[in-house]
Amino acid sequence: MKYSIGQISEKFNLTISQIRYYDKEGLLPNLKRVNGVRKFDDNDVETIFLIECLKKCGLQIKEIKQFIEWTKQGDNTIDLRLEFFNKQKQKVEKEMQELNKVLDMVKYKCWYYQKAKELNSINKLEENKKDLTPSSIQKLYDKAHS
Amino acid sequence: MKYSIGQISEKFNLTISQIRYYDKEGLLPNLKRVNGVRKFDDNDVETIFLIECLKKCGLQIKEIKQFIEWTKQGDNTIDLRLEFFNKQKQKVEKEMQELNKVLDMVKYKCWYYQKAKELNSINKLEENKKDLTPSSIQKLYDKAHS
DNA sequence: ACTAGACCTAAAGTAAAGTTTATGTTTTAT
DNA sequence: ATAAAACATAAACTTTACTTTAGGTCTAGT
Repeated sequence: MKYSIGQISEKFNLTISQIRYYDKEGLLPNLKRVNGVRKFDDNDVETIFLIECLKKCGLQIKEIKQFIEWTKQGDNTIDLRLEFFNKQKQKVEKEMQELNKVLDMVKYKCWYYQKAKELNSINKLEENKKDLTPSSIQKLYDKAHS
Repeated sequence: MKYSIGQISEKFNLTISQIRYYDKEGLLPNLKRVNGVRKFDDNDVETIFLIECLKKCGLQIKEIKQFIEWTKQGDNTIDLRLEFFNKQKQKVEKEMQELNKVLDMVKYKCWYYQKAKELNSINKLEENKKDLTPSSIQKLYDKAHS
């Protein structure tokens, strides 16, 4: 199955110029063309999926390009690629821990402003904060700051 | 307790120029100065903690500034601020789901290159992929693509 | 009193990741 | 055959979040 750049754009929710930019940066090394027009096959689709994945890992385009270069170089870069993904795994796991703390803080703030809304006053909340804060909510705050 | 910009820089692992930039952008509205030199109190520290938190939520500086403006305007923005944090909560929860998928993909790739390393060949792995892939690993791949 | 180190500002510069623009070609539907 | 829609390129432009630079001022220790 072959796709046009417009179809890929819809499939992945990327702009057409983004896809052209990735191509220009060398992230789609096997992309074929017919009369100058890009034709994406399932392999290219999988590559774009991987690019999206690595972007969500927080990698820069040039770092993704480095990985793509390794795939082009064949079996003698297998070790590098394994190491690369082991590192990403660690990074993402750490990132998720971090996001969990952020979420605790956000949940605390949701409680805080909900309570402020009920009291119709930040001051009243602040004055009686100790009494008004359930320990389950205090825990969120403490975890976020740990 | 009062802190210098250098101490804050260390505490939060931010560069001094980053902190000055946040101040310039209006993110630290209550920051005091003595002879032009910034002095951070516990309130400012908590604000910086919040800024860091909101940056990790994926917010831009100007969006964070908007929130800070609301805090300056007092009780009549409580509703806006509650809505703001409820939205952040949704966003972060969605982001964590997304990251979970990313992690599944990364774990799959770790397995993939570990196996390729054992076989010393991407081709051999690809040829016998169906037989070589345990269902637990296949699940990771499928979940990542779902 | 002096000096090193920490602090200050304003303005210019930078990197990343695209977007926009201007112009031209290809494809598709009638 | 033609016209609209989709595609192409190169080059300039944009945004965000800083960093760097240049030239001063403040503070702390001797």
